[in-house]
Amino acid sequence: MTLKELSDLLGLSPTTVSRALNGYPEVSEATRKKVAAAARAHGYAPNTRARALATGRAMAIGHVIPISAKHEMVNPIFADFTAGAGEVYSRNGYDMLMSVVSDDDEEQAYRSFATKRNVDGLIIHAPSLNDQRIPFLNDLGLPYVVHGRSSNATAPYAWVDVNNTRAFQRATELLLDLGHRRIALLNGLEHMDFAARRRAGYEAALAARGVTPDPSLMFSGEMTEAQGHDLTRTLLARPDRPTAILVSSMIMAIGVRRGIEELGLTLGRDVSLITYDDDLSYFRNGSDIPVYTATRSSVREAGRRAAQMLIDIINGKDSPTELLLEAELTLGMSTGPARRD
Amino acid sequence: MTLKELSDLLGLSPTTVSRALNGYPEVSEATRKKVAAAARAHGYAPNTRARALATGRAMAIGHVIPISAKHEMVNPIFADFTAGAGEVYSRNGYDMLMSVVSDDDEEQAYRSFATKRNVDGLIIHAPSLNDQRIPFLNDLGLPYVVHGRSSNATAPYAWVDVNNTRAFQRATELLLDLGHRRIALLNGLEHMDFAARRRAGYEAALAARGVTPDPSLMFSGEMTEAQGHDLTRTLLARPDRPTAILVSSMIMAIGVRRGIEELGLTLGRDVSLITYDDDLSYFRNGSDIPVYTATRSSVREAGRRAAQMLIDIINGKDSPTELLLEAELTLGMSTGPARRD
DNA sequence: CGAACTTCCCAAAGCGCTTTGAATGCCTCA
DNA sequence: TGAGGCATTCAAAGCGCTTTGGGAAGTTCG
Repeated sequence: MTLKELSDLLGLSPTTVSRALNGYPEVSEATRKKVAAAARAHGYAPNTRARALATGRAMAIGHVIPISAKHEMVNPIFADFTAGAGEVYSRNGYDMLMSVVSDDDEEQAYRSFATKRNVDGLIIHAPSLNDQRIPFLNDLGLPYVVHGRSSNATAPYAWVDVNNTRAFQRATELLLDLGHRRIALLNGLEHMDFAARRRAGYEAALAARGVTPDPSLMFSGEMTEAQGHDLTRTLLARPDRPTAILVSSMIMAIGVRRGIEELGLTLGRDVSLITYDDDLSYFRNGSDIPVYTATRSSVREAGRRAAQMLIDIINGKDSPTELLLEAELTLGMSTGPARRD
Repeated sequence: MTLKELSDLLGLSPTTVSRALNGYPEVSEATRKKVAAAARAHGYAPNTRARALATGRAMAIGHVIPISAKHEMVNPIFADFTAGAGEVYSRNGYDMLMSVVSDDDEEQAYRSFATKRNVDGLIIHAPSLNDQRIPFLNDLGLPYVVHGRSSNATAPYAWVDVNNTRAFQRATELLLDLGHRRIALLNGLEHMDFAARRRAGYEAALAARGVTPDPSLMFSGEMTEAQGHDLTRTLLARPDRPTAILVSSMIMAIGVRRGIEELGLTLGRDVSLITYDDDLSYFRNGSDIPVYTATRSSVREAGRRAAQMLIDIINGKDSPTELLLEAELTLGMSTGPARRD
């Protein structure tokens, strides 16, 4: 069913039918009602491609999903972020266009979005400290919102981020309050902006209490369960082993727990653990009492906010283009006072 | 840069330029070279929307991501499936259009894909035993491939699935071989086709050995970590507690492990566990020796195969439209002989 | 040498929609 | 009564591409 067919059926011109459906005022109420009824009856919906061509707007947002070429790893938080963003998109009539790309050809993917003109805007994931995509996209002239920040960026850009520094600072402070002094940090890859900020928060908290950060207690890498496990085993085998561990992801924390328990130790008593928790829908941190003490911020909510911000930008609204969300620190069963050895 | 601009630049007609770029034979090699060079130099790429309108093909595949309305849960395997499918799409010039939808309005989402004509085909996730989407889509006339099967479907349809029955049958047999008789099953929601098949495999294996399936040992629900933990605690509190547990997802298995260890028991010694493992990129089952004994099948590979099948269907190739993948049973550290109590 | 092909290129139509500019009919008011 | 205004509607152009149907050269061959 095309517009032409529908208008023939109604004995009206395509112009009038189009206007009736799109809510233009130059159409009588009676006609509008008739048109709307006929459209519903025949299940008419405008062909997106034709409309996009005519209006110059694709009504779609692009997401580029980079896959770590080395580890073939998909970012696990991506599904929940997507779900949040997707809610907002469908509420606003936008589609979501996804492009899966090995992280080497990421720039190519953006360029292709721009030249093929099949999206009205982009969401950028996982920015690094000095992310080249930002100047690149500023040149490209396609609106975008970054999920996260890029500390060394010089030009302004729109972003939604969590206060990673503060989250890790508070978590470290809590551990210090509990008497811990040897606190390990299992962080994400440090060229990632969020990881750098988390370490900064951790170091700031230590420094504020006069504890010198010990580089041999800090690690950064892919945030997998296996990695968490292996590092924990290594750490706990040391004579001067840490009494507490700060972890950058729930999935890694699960590996840490496994490592601890393999040694017959008890989480929260022998070793304390605080993890960052993205509040993933398939990995909720316990029901009543959280399993893990955690700094939590919903990545799904971040998805919603980023999507809304991008749509606002596309529509020329001048709402704020920077949004810093605070993570909450929830007390669970994985922390306790430092034990005297 | 439009085709018109490029052709003016070259002193050629849009027709010729279009043909040169699309590999039609009615164009001299010399011209083709010139055109290709100019296109590259000016970063020209055809406007997707215009091309789609002209050719009647959207060059995009739709995925509908249903979100469990009750639990606000995103299927965790979805990200990896997507990654696999996405690889194949980009290799073939297709985009992936994603629609996030609460599971009540899912049908509406398909209908809208069909009438708006912005995709050439669909991938259907998580079919139930008697999935209404199949007859619905057969009427709609949009090609689709189901990830999974729907046992009660009457009409034929294209699918890629894992042999869930056989996987769980083999896993159960292994546990029986190890001397286990009281084997619990923590399954997914049983209106889901995969869950029903897994239970069938489990029951068949028991029956073959003369063990009567005990309904009080079978559970079905959302496959979360918390659920795995809670059910395990309940199970192990029973006087006639099971000596082995069969679990439908890695994430649930992690909760099971937590439950076991909280009770001071040891996984693989006091209680055996076999889990289904979708080989998620962010949750690899150990590095050398797998942590869990598992029936494993890569959901990412399933994504690749489903995508390829769909593209073949769209292009009218008559390649097979049913694909049953076998899961491998890998021995890990979570199984051992049943202990005499 | 001229007919019959080839080879290479182009003009124009058309995909299904939106939007501009104009036309029609009716009403109001001096 | 006729100019001007308003409410409705429509014809046609245009979005950027592909594709059909020629057409003008250049080749081949009897």
